[in-house]
Amino acid sequence: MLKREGFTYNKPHKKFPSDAEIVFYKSEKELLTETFRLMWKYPIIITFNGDNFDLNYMFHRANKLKINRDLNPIHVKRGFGILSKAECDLRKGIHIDLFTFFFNRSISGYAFGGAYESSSLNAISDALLGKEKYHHDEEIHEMEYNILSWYNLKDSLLTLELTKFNSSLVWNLIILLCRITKMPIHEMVRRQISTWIQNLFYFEHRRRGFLIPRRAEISELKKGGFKKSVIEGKGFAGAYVVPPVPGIHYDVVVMDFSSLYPSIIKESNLSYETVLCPHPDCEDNLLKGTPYHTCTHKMGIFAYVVGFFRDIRVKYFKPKSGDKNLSEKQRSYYNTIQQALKVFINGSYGVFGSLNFPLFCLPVAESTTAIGQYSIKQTIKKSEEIDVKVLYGDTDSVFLLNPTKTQMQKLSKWSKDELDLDLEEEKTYQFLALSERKKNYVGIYKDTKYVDIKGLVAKKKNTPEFIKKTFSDLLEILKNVTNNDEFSKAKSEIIEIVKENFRKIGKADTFSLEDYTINISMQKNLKDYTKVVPQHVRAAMELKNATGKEYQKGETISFVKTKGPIGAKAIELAKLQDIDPKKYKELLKSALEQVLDALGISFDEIKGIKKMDAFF
DNA sequence: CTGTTCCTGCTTTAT
DNA sequence: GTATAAAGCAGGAACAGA
Repeated sequence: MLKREGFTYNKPHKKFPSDAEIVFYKSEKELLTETFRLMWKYPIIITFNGDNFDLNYMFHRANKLKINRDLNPIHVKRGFGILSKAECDLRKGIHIDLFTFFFNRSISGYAFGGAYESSSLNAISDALLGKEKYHHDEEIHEMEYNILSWYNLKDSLLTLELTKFNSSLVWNLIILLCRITKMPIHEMVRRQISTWIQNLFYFEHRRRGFLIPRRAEISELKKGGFKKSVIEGKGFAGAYVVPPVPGIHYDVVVMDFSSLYPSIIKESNLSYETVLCPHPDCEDNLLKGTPYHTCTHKMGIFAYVVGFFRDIRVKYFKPKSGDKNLSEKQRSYYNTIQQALKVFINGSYGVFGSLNFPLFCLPVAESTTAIGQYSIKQTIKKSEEIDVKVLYGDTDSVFLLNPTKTQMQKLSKWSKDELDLDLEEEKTYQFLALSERKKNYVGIYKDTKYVDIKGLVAKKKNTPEFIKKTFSDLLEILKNVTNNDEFSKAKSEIIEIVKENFRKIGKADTFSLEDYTINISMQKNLKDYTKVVPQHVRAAMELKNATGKEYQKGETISFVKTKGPIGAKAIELAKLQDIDPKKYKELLKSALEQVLDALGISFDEIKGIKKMDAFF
């Protein structure tokens, strides 16, 4: 039994480490002073809380509690106040906010392959460590102190472990990215990929003794704009999507160009200074699919850096990462380097195509995608010449109907010779259902039987769970289909499932409130919806009026569709009887139509359609 | 007045 | 504050026919 300053403390939480000790301080001031003492002592402080919240808060409280300024290890650079996102760092030592690092889209997407869905400590720990935060049912302010201290300690342990796991992968990655970008840790972890690449390129200019051009100097000299984007308001035309051949297909091989855009940038010598260069003798060196030419005298700085990164990754670091002669630790380190390089290789096109990038050059961005379009279109042409049917393709891929090994080799060789691009076999579908819709299909891998769903409504996170369930039931049946006979058999089972689920909507003891829940994120704050107010925003507004809880930009609101003028109700307020069955039947119908379309089943074909119509 | 078509805004995905 | 292409829903304006 521990006793301190009026708190009775029965026993440490059962998971509390035996060598750890809980210390109670007399006051917040005493606690903060002790925390500051420790912060001065350690060279690196790692936290997990966005917007420097921890440092901001401590700085703010220290002022309030009149702690001697000399004792405060925190330096606030810009802004003041805990809600103002003031920028903080340490007067001595380095502060790393892991949240900002993991939240970075390039880190989550390229370095961790989208392993975690949200950037919360719980989601990331779960995905990368297989561990979760301490689960609690009670509110934090209601927790007993022994539980609360374990909760806090567990958070700290997870944060530390996130930097140490897998031979310190994250820590190594941070140091590598700093070395590549020539940025200090504090800056690097807080900036996005555009700043990383900008800094890297400025360094390369200085190293060569080049003047760094101003944005206007590039844009005035090289105007571009030869082809408009198909979407209004976009800066330039993007990729080509092959119109799909609707229907059921068996044994479909997908071949794709490995890192298409970086390869194009390197092979076509694309850079702001080489595209539309002033040399008269370069004017004949036209870029395929564009009205532009590129330089034959010098290698462009974009092409050089992107090409160099791509080459050392593919030819040196990737093979090293799998070299059995090296120790586990060495391989893992090479793998980290390889992943760090991937961040820059994959991010380069997006940055070069961004109007905000200081070295933005429209003809470079256009050429990258136009050469991509040219490449995929030529590949389709070539495939047809050697009698391989192309069923679909998107940006850098072609879906080939049952090609022979020889045909595939022929196509690969042709691509290398004619386009300077590596076209490789990626995967084979034993079964592929295409509809008329682009970016929408269901395929089943030949080897692993993995069901690959792309684009379908049933996969989207804003689709209610009961529709997803109906869908997965349907897919279970499709899994074993390898030919048309089996398909006809599957068809009647599918029709049964569809009918069954329609009957269940709105009936008692079938689906729960959670099954009907729709999750939609708010891309703006409530007050910024001025043109139209979508249903999820109306639900959020109603919730704010009723309970005071306000959803912020970027947060996801959960609601159900209801009868009445608002048409939606936040899950916090909703009851099962509030739902509008009619709307949900329409949702299920349109979601299923997408896949039934591809399977060649029309909705009328489903027996009892007359009966179902009665529900509408 | 009523039902349909078209357009715009918004969200989410594919690459 | 890395890109464009494309889908689909919701809601309202425009339109057609009574």
